[in-house]
Amino acid sequence: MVSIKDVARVAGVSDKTVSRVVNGEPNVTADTIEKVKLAIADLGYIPNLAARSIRSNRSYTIGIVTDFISTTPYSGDIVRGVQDWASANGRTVLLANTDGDPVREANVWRTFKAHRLDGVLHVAMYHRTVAPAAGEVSIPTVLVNSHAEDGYDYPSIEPDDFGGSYALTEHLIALGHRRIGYIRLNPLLLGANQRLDAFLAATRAAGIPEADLVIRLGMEGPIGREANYVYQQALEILAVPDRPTALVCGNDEMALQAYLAALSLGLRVPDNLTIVGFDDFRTVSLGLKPELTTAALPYYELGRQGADMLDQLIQGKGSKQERRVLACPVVVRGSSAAIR
Amino acid sequence: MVSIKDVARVAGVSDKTVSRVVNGEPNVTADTIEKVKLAIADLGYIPNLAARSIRSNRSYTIGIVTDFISTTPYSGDIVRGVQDWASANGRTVLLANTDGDPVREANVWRTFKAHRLDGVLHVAMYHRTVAPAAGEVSIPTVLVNSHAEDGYDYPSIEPDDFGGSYALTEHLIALGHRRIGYIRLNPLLLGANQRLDAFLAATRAAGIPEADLVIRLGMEGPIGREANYVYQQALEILAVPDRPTALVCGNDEMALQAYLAALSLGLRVPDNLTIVGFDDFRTVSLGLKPELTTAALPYYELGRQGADMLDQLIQGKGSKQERRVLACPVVVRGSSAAIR
DNA sequence: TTGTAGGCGTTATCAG
DNA sequence: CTGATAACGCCTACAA
Repeated sequence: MVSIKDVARVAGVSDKTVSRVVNGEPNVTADTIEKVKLAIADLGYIPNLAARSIRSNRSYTIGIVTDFISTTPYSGDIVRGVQDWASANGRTVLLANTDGDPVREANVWRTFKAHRLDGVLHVAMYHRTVAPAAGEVSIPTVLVNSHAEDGYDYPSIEPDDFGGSYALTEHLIALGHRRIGYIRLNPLLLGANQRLDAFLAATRAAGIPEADLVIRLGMEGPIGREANYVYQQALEILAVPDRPTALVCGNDEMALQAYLAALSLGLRVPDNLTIVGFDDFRTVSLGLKPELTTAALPYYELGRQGADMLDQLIQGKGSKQERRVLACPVVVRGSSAAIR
Repeated sequence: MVSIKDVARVAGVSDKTVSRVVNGEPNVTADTIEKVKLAIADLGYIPNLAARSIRSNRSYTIGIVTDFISTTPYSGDIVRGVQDWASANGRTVLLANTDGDPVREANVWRTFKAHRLDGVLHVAMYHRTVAPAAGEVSIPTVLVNSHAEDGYDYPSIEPDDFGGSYALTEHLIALGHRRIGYIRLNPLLLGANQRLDAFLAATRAAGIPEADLVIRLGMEGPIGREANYVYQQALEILAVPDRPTALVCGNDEMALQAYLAALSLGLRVPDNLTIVGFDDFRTVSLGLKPELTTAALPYYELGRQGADMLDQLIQGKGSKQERRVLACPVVVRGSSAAIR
């Protein structure tokens, strides 16, 4: 590999001068810069970041730890957000996955320290509280899609499930719906409860009696291996004479099953039934016909802004108490319509 | 940060001896090892990989370059496969994304070289041929989910779209279907053509006249921004009296739309219509009711075995000519049934 | 404006 | 079996 010394020799200057040019330091003649740049181009010199890292104690690399990458289909969006930030700010991204296994998680932190990473984004693939391996973490860390359990002190960034669900429910109410069905996500998910709470709060605020609501559990059991009752529940909710005119699903994947159930009962969306989801998971929300009204999880922004928060933290500017919450805007598409 | 010297001092040995212990080199007394390990644990010493990398010219880190991460929902599986390999083999994974932009791609290679990566997995998020930036690539590279264009010399690993589609078609034929509809993927995708070719080959081999087949284009236009006609096409194919008894979809997402079209016409799957997809994209294939018969893309294995091939290459064992192809096994679920 | 000396944390080499 | 010394590529500090 060509090193700074090779460049120095070819350019006829000292290695320190090359270093100056490479790092854009002042006090070098335009002439010298020219010579050096020529030599660099000639030799195809690329600075060795490892060497730089030893001296400066900074790696210009940040890590992403995920628990269940790819199990959640949108996970990629968070990662992409981080990458776009990194690529725009001259950082590199190291990726590690724990599969939710504490042993692997410990190893990941070891590796990250061995690489002397500047900071770490701890990304939860479903919205929840976390307690990163206590003593382990001596690297600046930001929690993404989660917030710290009580007693832990990490800045975090997460989606506003409550706000999104509230707005979505208001949308339905504005369309005239009062008899509304609701299929819940796995209660183990933080978002599941926030979404249901918001739904209840919004209907209550609109004066809709609880008796007009049909609330069912769509899935339960350990995350990733849960039992799924959504299709059956949707059939049951819809197969009665005074069925709801709108059906709210815990997320878009549930909405898919609701569509199938509704169609198989001969119902048309949105003419006979309004269906809404949550997440704006494109494969589903745009794949369904009519396309799905839903609240959009800001995954990309979670990643991008999370990286930015981390950078602040690394520079000693950020606050460990910051808890940023991003809106989940309602995206109105064809699956919701005014009641007849 | 605690360094090898601190450990040496505490253990009362030289730093080289510590190095020996850390790297499991021979010729150290059990006694000395004991002492050193104690000191390491005491101080919480973690070797600095950057320093190691300077000396040994190896980073023990591999890179993944992707073109469109997260645009394809299964992308995560490839990455997970690589990570599992890496974590089992003491390597770290650096991730970069080009968004299909040649400028960003060039930057990524620069960064990878700056990090002195041992090797790179060049992952295409849809199956195709690629020509990695010619002169740029001086790092051992394996192409994943793609193979090199003529004239380029990279080992590659990709799915057997043809074989999967052939087997899937045979499955339908074995169930007695002869009038079969087919909705094509975007012809720009390598897999699209291989899948169609296999479908045609299998039907021909079974003696099914072309007149019994209804082949339609489901989408076209630039990848990522294509026009999607699938729903409409499915409606048209199915709305005629002598409609096909089975419908083959280019992938699972298309199958989703086919389901919706079929159900809205009052058809039942699989009683009145058999539908099959391709990919085994779980969100869809397991989300549909009945669940979808499909051919499974071996994404996880693509990543895992790709990483292994790369390791061979790094060690100078692998061949640049290797083109590994992985089977796409047919997964039979409820959406396909014998003709009545 | 430029160069020299030295050191970062590690490993290779070779002597003890 | 163990240790001293040099070297990897770069940057800090200081001198010229």
